[in-house]
This record gives sequence, structure tokens and C-alpha cells, in this order.
Amino acid sequence: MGTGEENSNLFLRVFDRLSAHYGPQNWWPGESNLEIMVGAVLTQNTNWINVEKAIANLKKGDQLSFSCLQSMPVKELAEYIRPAGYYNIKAQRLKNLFQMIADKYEGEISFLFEDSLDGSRENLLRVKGVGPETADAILLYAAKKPAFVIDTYTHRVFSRHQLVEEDTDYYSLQQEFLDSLPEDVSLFNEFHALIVAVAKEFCKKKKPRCSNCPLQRVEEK
DNA sequence: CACCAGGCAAGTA
DNA sequence: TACTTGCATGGT
Repeated sequence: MGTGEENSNLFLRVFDRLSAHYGPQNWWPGESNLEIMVGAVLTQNTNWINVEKAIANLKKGDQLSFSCLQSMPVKELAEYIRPAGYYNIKAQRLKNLFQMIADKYEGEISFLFEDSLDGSRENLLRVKGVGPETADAILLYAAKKPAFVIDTYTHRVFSRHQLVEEDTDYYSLQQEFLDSLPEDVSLFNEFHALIVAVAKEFCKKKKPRCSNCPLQRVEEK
């Protein structure tokens, strides 16, 4: 990957451009699978900086373990995660997630991750508050399974560069990535992180700065 | 001051 | 099915 040669696969060419421009992203920040899972819920429609504050609160109170979080009243959890915004609903969503792991995987996160990709995704999606992006983020970044994460940035960057249809949906867009990329967890990990990096610099909603974007004319072979 | 950030669910028509 | 709205703090 990223040999410097221009790749004939358009999506891999995008990856090569971004990889050459930005270098390794080292996602996902988080010291444990539990921390990554919690972060995946907390970052819903929320700046990552604020998620880090919420996680720091849990760590400071020595509450970042499955048993602590599982037994903690939802109202108390909400106070710990307050800086991440939407704290009441996110506290309930985290409780829903822990309850599913308790019910279906004996309270062991490792058992969830030992399940098949499709099986674990189904159970994650059944949790109220876990949608496709959150589920795939947990599967890719915590479980290290080949689930390609789609987010608003992915859609914005690729449609703005006219690499995909403007009105595509989550699963169609994800399928395009799965169809054109080798099934490689570290590639999926890095690619998603690189898309976020380029979007933050060049593809903000309000200020589209397209000059000097590393993806200019990537569609031409 | 307005706008946005690594979504999701529920309500409406 | 296709919009719209609530959820909420903190940075620019």
C-alpha cells in the first residue's frame, strides 16, 4: 500500500494521495477496547476534544471499567460525561450498550469481539442509540474487524470530488469501499482517519477550501 | 453573535 | 418514504 506508484483503483489512489500527504494517523486514540467503545458513543455529532474531557472525567474517578459503568446509575454517568454534550441521552445509550453485552455476552467485551462480524454488528445495531456508524467504529477500531466506517465527512469529501453519487446512503457508500478495497483492517482504519483529516482541513461545511487539497484531480488517471 | 462537531431516534405527513 | 426536530456542551 502507498508505494508512490499511481494506482489504477480510484479509491486506492485516493488513499495513496491522502497517505502521502498526511502520513500515519494512529487512530483510534484510547487505551482499551472499553475506552474505544465509550468514545464511539460519546463522539456522536460531537467534537473529539469534548469526548476526551468526558473520558478523562471517568478515568479521574476511576470509573472506566465495565463493572463500574454497568452498576453506575444513569444519572451519575451523565454527570461524568457532561462535557461531551447530549449527556443524558448518551448516558442512557451507554447503559443500553452495556446491558446488551451483559445479556448476550456474559458481560465480557472480548466475547462480543470474538463473535462473527455480522453477528456482532447485528447485536450492536439492536442497541437503541447505536447506529451504523457507531457500530462499525466499534467493530473496526475496538474489535479490529474489517468494517469500513462511513461518516458525514466520508460522504462530503467523496461526493464533493464527484467520486460517488451525491444522494447515496450509508450502506451503498460502504459497499463501494468494500467492493474496491482489499479486506484489510489496518487499511480501513487508516483510510477513515485520513478522510477525517482531509475533510477537517479542506471540506468543512461552511468554508470549502478546495485550493491545495491533496485530492485535486484524483479522478483523472 | 452564529455555526459547527468523527449520529441517532422519534415524530410528522 | 422523506423530511424535521430534540438532544447540549464547548470551540472558533
